[in-house]
This record gives sequence, structure tokens and C-alpha cells, in this order.
Amino acid sequence: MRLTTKGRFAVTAMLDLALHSSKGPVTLAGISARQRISLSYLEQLFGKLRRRSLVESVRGPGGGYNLAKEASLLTVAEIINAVEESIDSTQCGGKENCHDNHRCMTHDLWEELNATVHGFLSRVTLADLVEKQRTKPVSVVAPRARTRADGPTITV
Amino acid sequence: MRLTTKGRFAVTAMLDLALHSSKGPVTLAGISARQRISLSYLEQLFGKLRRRSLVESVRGPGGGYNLAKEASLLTVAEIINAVEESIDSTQCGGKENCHDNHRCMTHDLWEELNATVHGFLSRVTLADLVEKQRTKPVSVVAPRARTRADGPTITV
DNA sequence: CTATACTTGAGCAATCAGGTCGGGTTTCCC
DNA sequence: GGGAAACCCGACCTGATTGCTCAAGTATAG
Repeated sequence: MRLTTKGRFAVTAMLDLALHSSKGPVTLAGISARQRISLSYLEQLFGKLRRRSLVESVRGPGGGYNLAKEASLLTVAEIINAVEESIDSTQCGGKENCHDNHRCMTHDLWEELNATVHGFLSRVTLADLVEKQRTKPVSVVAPRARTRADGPTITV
Repeated sequence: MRLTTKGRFAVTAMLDLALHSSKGPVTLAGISARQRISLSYLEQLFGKLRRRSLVESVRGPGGGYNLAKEASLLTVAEIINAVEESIDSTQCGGKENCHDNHRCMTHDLWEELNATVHGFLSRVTLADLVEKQRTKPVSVVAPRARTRADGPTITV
């Protein structure tokens, strides 16, 4: 599980898609204009998202992209995994490269932390983000006040 | 909050340091040999860790590094933040670059996710990792069975 | 049949990961 | 005092990735 701007771009674009999906397919040109992401870069990202079946494409005029599943079934973890290459997490790759008594220390450790972060992000769905966005629509930089209505999923 | 192999190397090295700190300062050469991380790379990482006061150095023969605080007070989030440059998370940088009604959408979104991941990793301490390591010492690739004794902190 | 929109691939500048090299400086120890 | 053990530091290098452009497609509505 890597976490860079690339995944952020992808999640941002998917959120925009979810927010505009009510009126048929959403064009990359639209997302590009609204989110200020270059069209060509979006094309690359959505190529991956399509191959991983997170979105569906409609070609021709009036075409664009639709979510392949309901927003409530699409997780942030899925989106990030779709666009970011996986990471090996260990220099020995699980093999016998390191053979002393510290052999699998890093391996186990990172599998654990990986699983934890991934587990967390896989419980945040696009629908959660849409909801979040709608309840705090335009606004300025946002007061830090929180209510219990935020729900347990994405709050700390 | 970025999450790459760099941060992993740093956490791995700090864990090794914590595991061997009982017998005085730990040398980078030792960490390098045990964890198979290049000495020069470790020097770079520990330079940052020292400047952020996560470790203390002892120069001269018999020298090395010590933790600057107790392991129970050192969090994974601190370590990762020390070695990985921060990330801006948004193309408008909080400024008036984007001015339509989607102005702060990505900004708020990422601040939120950032805070969440960071919040999680800041509740995992080095002491937790040491404990984990001691209870499951050498072993092979580790069976996926889990018990409640794992505790709530770093399990999913 | 044309405009719209997705699809694919080559290529490119900048940055970063991960590491090498070559020098320092501080301090212990003989 | 002179090594040697260790940290310290900065330049530099290589390869991969990021983020992007350009150019050429293909499918389809009208």
C-alpha cells in the first residue's frame, strides 16, 4: 500500500464522478475542468480504473464514464490500489536472502501495518466521501468542530 | 502523509535500534548488517531522525545511536514524518487558484483522510512493535491466526 | 459522415528513491 | 600523540516514477 499524490488524484476524480453521475456518463473533459487535472493524465488513470472494473466507459458523443458499482461499494483502498503499483515492502521478498535470526522481522511487521492501513482505507467508501462533501458543501476552510453524526468510519 | 519504502526503512531501523538499545549505543554498521540496509542510506535517514530529536548520537569509538525518548513515546507516525517530505495534497495549495464552487473539495477531503491515517499511525508506538516482535520471535512466514491478545492498537 | 468522446502508445522533463564516494569531525584508547 | 571507531556531511549518480504532451487511432450518436 503506497500513498502518494497519484492515488489522491484518482480518488478526487472518482469523487467528482460520483458527484456528477446522476445525469448520465461523466466526461473526462468535465472532470479535468472542474478538478484541474490534465486530461491526458486522467486518461491514464481511468484506463487503469476501467481495467480493474471500477468504472465503465461509454464511447461516442454523450459518452463518458460511469461507476461500475454503487458508490457505497467502492472503497478508497480499491481506487488507490488500482492506480498505484504495489510495493514489495521487504528487501528479501519473502525468500532466503536474509538468513539470520532477524529474518522475517521487517516482513511480518510490514504485512501487519500494511494490512492495518489497507483495512482502514477499505472501510471508507466513495459514498462516505460524497456524503461528507454534501453536508459541508462549499464553505471556507472548515471549522474543526465534529459531531457524533459523523459516524465511526472515517473519523479519528 | 506519504507512505513509501523510505518510511518503512526508517521504522525498521528504529525497531532494530529499540531491540538492541539495552547494551549501550547501537551502531549504524550493526543495523546495516542486520537489516541489510546500506550504511550510507542509514546515515541519511538517521541524520533526519537526529535533527528531529527522535534519536541521539554518541560519537567516537563505542558510540552509536540511542533513542531520544522511551520507545513507548515514539510513534510510527513521528518516524515516518521525520524522513518523508510532506506532501501538498492539493494543486491550489489552499490559495485562490481554483475559484469555482468545487474550490476546497479536494483540500478538505485530503486533510480529513490525512488526519485519519496520521491519527492511526500516531497511536502505534515503537514499544508496541517491540512487544509484537518479542512475542512472535523468529518463526517462519507466520500463520494468519490471530488472538484477542494482540490488543486493539495495531490490529484491524 | 462528422463531431464527440474514449483508447492507446510514444516520449519527455522533473523529481525522488536508494545508493556511492570522498571527505570530514569527535572521541576513545594505547 | 596517533590510530581507529564511529558519526557527520555534501556532492553526485542511476533508474524509476510522476505528471504531462502529442499523435494517432476507434466507436458511436446524430
